[in-house]
Amino acid sequence: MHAYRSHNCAGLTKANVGDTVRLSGWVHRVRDHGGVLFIDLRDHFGITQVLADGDSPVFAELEKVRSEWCIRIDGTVKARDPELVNPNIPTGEIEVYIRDLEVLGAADELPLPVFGEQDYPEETRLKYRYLDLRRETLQNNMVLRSNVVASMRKRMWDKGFNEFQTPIITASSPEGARDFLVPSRLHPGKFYALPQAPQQFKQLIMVSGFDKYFQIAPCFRDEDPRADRSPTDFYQLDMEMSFVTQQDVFDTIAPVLAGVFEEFGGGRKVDAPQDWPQISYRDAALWYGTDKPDLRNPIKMQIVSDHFRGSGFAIFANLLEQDGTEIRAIPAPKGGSRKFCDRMNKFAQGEGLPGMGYIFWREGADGMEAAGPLAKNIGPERTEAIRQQLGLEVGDAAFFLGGKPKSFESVAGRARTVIGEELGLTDKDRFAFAWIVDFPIYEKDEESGAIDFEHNPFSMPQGGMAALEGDPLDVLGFQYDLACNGYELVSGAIRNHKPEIMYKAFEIAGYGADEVNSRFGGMVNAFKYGAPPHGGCAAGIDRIVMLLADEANIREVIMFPMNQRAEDLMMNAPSEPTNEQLRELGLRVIPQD
RNA sequence: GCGGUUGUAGCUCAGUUGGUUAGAGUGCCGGCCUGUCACGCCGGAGGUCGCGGGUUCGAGCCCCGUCAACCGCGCCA
Repeated sequence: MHAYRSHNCAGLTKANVGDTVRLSGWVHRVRDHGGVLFIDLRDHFGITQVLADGDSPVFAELEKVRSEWCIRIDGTVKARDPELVNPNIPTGEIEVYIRDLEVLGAADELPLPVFGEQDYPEETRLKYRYLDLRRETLQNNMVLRSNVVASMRKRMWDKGFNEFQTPIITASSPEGARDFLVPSRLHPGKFYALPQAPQQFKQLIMVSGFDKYFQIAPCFRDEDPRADRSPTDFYQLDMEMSFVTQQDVFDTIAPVLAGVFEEFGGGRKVDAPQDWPQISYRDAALWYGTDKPDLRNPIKMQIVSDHFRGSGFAIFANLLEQDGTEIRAIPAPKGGSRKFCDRMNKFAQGEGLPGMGYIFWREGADGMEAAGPLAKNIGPERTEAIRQQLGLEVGDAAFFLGGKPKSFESVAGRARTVIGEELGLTDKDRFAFAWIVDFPIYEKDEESGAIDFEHNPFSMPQGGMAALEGDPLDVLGFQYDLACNGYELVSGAIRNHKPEIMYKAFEIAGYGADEVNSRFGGMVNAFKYGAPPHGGCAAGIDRIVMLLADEANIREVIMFPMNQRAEDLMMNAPSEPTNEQLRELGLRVIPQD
């Protein structure tokens, strides 16, 4: 007999009745009836009821075991009487009569019960992550994650991609997010950095002639956390291909992702890749107020400036006198009640706007009637024109925001989300994808007026060198995101592989050739030796698993996550280094006051 | 850095307008119980009401400050 088990806790059936078996696992639950004692014994695979009465040689010892002790038992498999079968567990037709017991690991009083999956404070859950992970939800989430990664790998291999590893300790690159720095002992005063992504390496792999690369890549960014963002490290399905257009990248990665969502989506509807719309960054901002729209929500915003220009609603009419302003409407089908409209107006105020004007249409004495303060101010004709433009009917509403789009766009986007949710317009049982394309290469800093990269400096400008001769703010990149249910799932680009265009692109953003050489010298040099056109993307694995597991927080799909302050409460990270470590590295800590 | 929400027993929570000794469930400890599967029954221990200050005859409750957690904003090639 094996030292610990002959079967796992899901392995016994009626066919084993009469067998002498050995099981190991955790005490999930004890039910002590005095003369007879039941234990639900749990392992990774399942639960088996084991029991003993006064005739068992180990009955007295068994009465001492408590929840989450790790034990080994020997016993005899018995069939349960028909009325005692537990249909809720796969092993419910049998039970094991205990004849021997070994305590493999006793447990102190639990800070967090495994049984019952009661909600617990996250601080406790993170500190005792190994207990939290024993619970069914996290066990399932982590197994799902493992299966998702395996499926991604297989799908990429099947498409002819090679999986390569790239350095974890590398050079800091100044663009983008904050780097994690790693001090060098051999070179005092110098630092490595953890890669924010294998971006330059994967491009170099293409220059090296490997044609198709992918990696389940850890990425490190020193960012502040969000519910859908891990504050230190996260994983991407990173891929790159040579001799491809933007559409080729889409055609390659879309079936992989759609396949994964079909495979693990639990029957939820997955939009077919050929139906994933390609929406320009500009249109996404206008229609949805975000570059990661949730297309399960059918609401599409529209520009309605003309209806307010010179109207009796002075706030908007005056606003429109200023350059660069417009009025946008959020149609809200079935939102036509004052109560709902007031609630949304309060929402906008809570988000930092002065408010959100609204009109709603109801059945009046003489047919349809438009209500709300805005309608009175602009008069019936303008109100009716708005209704016709938005295609609204009795019982519907529309909300209005005005100003410079940048100032209200994101709030409008959040309002659209809330309206869709509250009115039940958002289909919860679906994964809705959209490619967001044509990102601008540059943006203007509102305060300094300086031109800087909007997204990433490695993308090929649409129109190549010629495009860079005109207004930088008009230059679009072969740069794209994939949005799903309101999350950015994938980001990528066709890269700028021509050194002369790269130098020019950086020059526009204020970086001279010397600076480009020192910051990206490795890659730019490589491009001088016959670089192939190439492009790719990276998909956020944590976010994908989060969506598949139907979790709202990314920590629910990460084995050992950091808390909201980027601390690991279980391992006690970050922690203070010893003086010896600092001395060796030539570092001194400046005391914080 | 900023904003919102929350903070009462190990844990999940209740606690009326400011009024006697702050409660329930669960877990823990002890006792009883031979068919439970959220077992049941009896008893017990367990509290700096996050912390500090203020108002008041009296504060878990009101006010000010502060700390922590989460969510969001800024940030996120």
